[in-house]
Amino acid sequence: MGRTPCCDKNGIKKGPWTPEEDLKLTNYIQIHGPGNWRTLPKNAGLQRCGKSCRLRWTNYLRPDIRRGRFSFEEEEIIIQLHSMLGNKWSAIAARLPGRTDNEIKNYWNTHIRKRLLRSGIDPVTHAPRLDVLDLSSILSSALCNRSLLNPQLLSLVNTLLLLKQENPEILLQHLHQNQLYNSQQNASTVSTPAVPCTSVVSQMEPMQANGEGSCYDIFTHFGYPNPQENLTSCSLTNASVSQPNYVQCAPNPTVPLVSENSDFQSVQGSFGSVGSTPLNSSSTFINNSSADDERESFSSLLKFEIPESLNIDDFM
DNA sequence: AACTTTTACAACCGCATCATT
DNA sequence: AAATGATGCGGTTGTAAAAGT
Repeated sequence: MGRTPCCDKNGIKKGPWTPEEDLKLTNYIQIHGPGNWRTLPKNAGLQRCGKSCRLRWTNYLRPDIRRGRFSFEEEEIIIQLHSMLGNKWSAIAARLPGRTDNEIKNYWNTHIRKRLLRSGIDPVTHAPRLDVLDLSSILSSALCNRSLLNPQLLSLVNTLLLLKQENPEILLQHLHQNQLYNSQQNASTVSTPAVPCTSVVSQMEPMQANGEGSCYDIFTHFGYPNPQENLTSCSLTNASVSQPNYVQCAPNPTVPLVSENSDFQSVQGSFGSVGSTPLNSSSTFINNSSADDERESFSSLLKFEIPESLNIDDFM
């Protein structure tokens, strides 16, 4: 069926609102209340489309709107709700008093989404994007800098690298299954909300350095069906994890651990909390708002294990 | 200082859904 | 049941301000 335009385009002003227009709209709504958006512009003496008035009111002029920077708690809520609801901005906004869907959407697109991507997390599925990680570069960056990495992280990277070399089909299959699994989780969130991956990552924190917190945990947590079955070719042995071969170095604050654009930065964002104490107990690792870089600290990666099975020469 | 690029956010557009006739 | 109107929603765009060169 055909639709009539929401308003006559002729003589309708577009673009940013002036203070005078804001005043007219606010005054009118204070007297008559919101609603009847089609007739409101004419009655209020505005050369605007009703839709534009409604948007201006709901997104900007409404008195109960809370402006200003998003707090840690708000950001965490957004991430968790988004992992359950997807791009249902109005549903998310309904749980954040004083915030509009438009504001949350903008904040997601300009801040959170980018940070998740930078951290190697898929902002749609909230799962780690292992497919885009350059594992060799991670290892070589870490080794070149003689810094200390988390043992589980290095084991995981090593495992994935070897798996990638020895059996790339299986790795791809796992990644595909992971994507599928996460899509299904997201699709079924109405009745049984999926555990937000941010929380999942947090749950990984207490991983122990005895080999239990290795790639098995990560594959399990992120939906790989039976990792042991298909990881037999992986050379992550218990020995490589349970017999730590730490290279301990004091971090040198004057020398960056990795280069600014290194892929390693992504991994530290993804798994930075693995086996470590979170920087902020009330926040997940991606809950970094005000000082993004500040909170992307490397302080959680002060331990670094080089598995015996790893041939360092390959990365130098 | 001038120019270019990036970032942040307000606003627009088209479609979907619900309500009313 | 179909047509129409009103409103809501999510994706996208435009632009001012900030940052970088």
